Amino acid sequence: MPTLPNRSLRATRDRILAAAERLFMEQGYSATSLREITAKARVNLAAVNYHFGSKERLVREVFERRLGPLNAARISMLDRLESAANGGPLKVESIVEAIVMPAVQVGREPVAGGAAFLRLLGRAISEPASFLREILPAHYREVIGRFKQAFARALPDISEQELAWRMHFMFGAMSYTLAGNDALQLIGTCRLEGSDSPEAIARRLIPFVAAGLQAPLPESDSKRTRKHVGGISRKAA
Amino acid sequence: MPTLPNRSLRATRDRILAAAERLFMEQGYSATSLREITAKARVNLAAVNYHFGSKERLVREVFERRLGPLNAARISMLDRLESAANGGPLKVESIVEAIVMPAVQVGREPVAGGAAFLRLLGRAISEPASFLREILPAHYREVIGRFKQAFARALPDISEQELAWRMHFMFGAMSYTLAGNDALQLIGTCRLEGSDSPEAIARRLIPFVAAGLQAPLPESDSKRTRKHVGGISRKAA
DNA sequence: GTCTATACCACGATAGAC
DNA sequence: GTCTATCGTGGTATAGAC
Repeated sequence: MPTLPNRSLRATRDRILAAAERLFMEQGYSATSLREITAKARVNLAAVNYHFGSKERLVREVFERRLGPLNAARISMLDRLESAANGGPLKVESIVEAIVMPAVQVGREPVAGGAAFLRLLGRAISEPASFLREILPAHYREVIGRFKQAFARALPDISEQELAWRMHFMFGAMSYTLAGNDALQLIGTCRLEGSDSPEAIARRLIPFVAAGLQAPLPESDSKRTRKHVGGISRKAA
Repeated sequence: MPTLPNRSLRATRDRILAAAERLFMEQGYSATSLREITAKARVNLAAVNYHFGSKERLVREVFERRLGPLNAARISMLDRLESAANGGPLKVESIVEAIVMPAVQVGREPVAGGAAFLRLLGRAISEPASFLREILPAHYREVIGRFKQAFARALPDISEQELAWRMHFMFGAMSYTLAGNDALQLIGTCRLEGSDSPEAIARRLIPFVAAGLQAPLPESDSKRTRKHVGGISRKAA
């Protein structure tokens, strides 16, 4: 840190971050202009380039500022579960909780970024901007590794590849839920949005995902045909 | 339709559609310029405005051209299942199949739009562009209604609101899978992309979703009895 | 070191010539 | 039907004020 700025100082940088977070959330990355951001933040256009260098590095910082604490909370929650279990496998549902609940917490704390960041995060995952697809995996790597390990112990009959896919589906359901609510009211008959608190949604999401992770295996998972499908046999095409 | 064009005629319109579909898929809507589209289609910049009126109406047509047939196939597959069941409830897994498999088929036929449209569709659902959030529900309304009814009969113990949320999660897992593969290789340890055919992925996805839909209900589906947060403490068995 | 004014080129869109 | 000229706006770069 160099010399302190004299007056309205740090405010500029943070105001830009806050305005960008909100506008990216509302409109997406490409559709949001720096002019909008700087107008909302009430700073000069060139301030973005001075403080961040480019629009790309700005959005980068928007994510890094929030994702670190969120994923740290997830890992520490998993740590507590594992030490409480004394080396034994965890309940699948508990592991899922350790992924979902910290996000719910972030959504509740306005000072921590609030719902804006969650929706931004949910949307970012399907945004085609290349640097996002580069930046997010870097931040998620550790979390994924830890949780994959936990799931593997909790679900010993599932091959590594099948588990990878199921975690993929899990992230899909989660991201869509975070991003969504207003994204599509496809299911229209009930008003989904607003009618449920984030906690209530999480309480619906967690059993869904946990059941999916524990689903009976498809017919043949590689070679080891554990053919004990209790459920539905597929139709011959 | 006015007078027939004399020469390379219809080609222009279709070439624009094809180029736009591909570029929107690769880069998203806002990030794709009309100049890129017209360059790839080898037509003049103004041709887009002549044939479609605006960028917005172009993307609109890109969707409408594909979504109609896809959703029609889903409904006709559901029709067949229901008439085969003679009024009885269907297996949850069969209903899910009727949603997933037509999409897999579209992905296989290059002439029907191929994988490009599927990925575009998966991404579009989380795109914040307002007209997309207006156009997609219109196309999905009928499908959603029919399938919601089928699920409701197959899952009589689940409240309407809970079902709506579970279908929401289902679409999340599906969209993410369609959009994804390359979107995030979060689960990195295994190469997900390419290692599995669309059919193989569908065979993993369907049991996951079906199990989620049939998951045991959360503690109380309506009233809530509980304490919360600060930590982990639900169900410290 | 922090911020502003301003200039630059590419983009989306359109009107009007051909 | 097609193309060119043009307008307003986007991201970015820089020069210089405090």
